[in-house]
Amino acid sequence: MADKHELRDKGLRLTPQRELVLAAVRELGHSTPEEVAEKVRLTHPGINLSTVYRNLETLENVGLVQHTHLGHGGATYHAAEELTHLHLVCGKCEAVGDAPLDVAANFVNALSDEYGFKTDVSHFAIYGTCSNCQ
Amino acid sequence: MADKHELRDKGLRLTPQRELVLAAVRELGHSTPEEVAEKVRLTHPGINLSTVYRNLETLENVGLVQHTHLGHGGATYHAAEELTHLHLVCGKCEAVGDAPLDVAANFVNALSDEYGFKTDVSHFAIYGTCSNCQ
DNA sequence: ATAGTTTGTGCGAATTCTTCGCAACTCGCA
DNA sequence: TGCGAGTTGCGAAGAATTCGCACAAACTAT
Repeated sequence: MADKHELRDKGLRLTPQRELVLAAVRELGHSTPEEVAEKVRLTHPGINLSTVYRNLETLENVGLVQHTHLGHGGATYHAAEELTHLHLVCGKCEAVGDAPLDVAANFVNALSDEYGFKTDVSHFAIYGTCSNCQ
Repeated sequence: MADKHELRDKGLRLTPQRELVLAAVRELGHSTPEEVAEKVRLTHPGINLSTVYRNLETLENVGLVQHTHLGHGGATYHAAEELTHLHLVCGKCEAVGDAPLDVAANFVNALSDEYGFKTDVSHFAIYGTCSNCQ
């Protein structure tokens, strides 16, 4: 398990719970802490929701996981490797679509050049109305 | 008070509380429900937080107010007239900067043309790192 | 392998933010 | 002026997330 280094290098331990949380995030794609907990409980029923929250935070600090705000309030998590697209959230049907990051390349560059602002387009969703709902 | 029509046309009333909430949102720029309540209480101490929440929602339905997700979870509100910029949120210093909507024009058009997705860029913040924090 | 140290886990309670239920109230129209 | 529907206040109910603590378990150095 290569992830072990990321953790151990910072004095953190690779516990079964932590492995399960990471595995769940990788399998689920976007998912809320609640969904991660549910997934993990399929094979390890005793895991506590607090533990999931704590591990998501820990894994995020280590850089194995990241979170995105899709709206409504709560954050959703996904594996860091998968962060190759931006999220298009439809305000009507609530669907979350994907689009490649390079659609935003010009936009990102403009903000960088004109305002010195380094944008992470995938951290927040892009809100609007999808093609099906217009 | 011209706002009266927007409300009355939908069978809604212009109560003192509602006027105060709207006035507060207009004066404050971006603000959380809590901040709106605080502002309103300066002149009308008895107003209830629930009332603020309900009125923000009502005013939003009528189109006088809109909300934006700046991150952390809660929404922030501002007058509809002021929605002429997008929000640049710095992940380090938490500062919220503004940029004119047209910086995003190409991006918005690209999403529209390529994905049929009609974007409202100002609904979600644009996340990144501001020039001061790099 | 084993003991010891330190981090992690489970559990329940505490917080924070937002929504609800309901009785009393009042805005707007006749 | 009076009626009826939309509103308000208040307290309670919810949902989501965080905390405190005692116990358990992972890694390190024997």
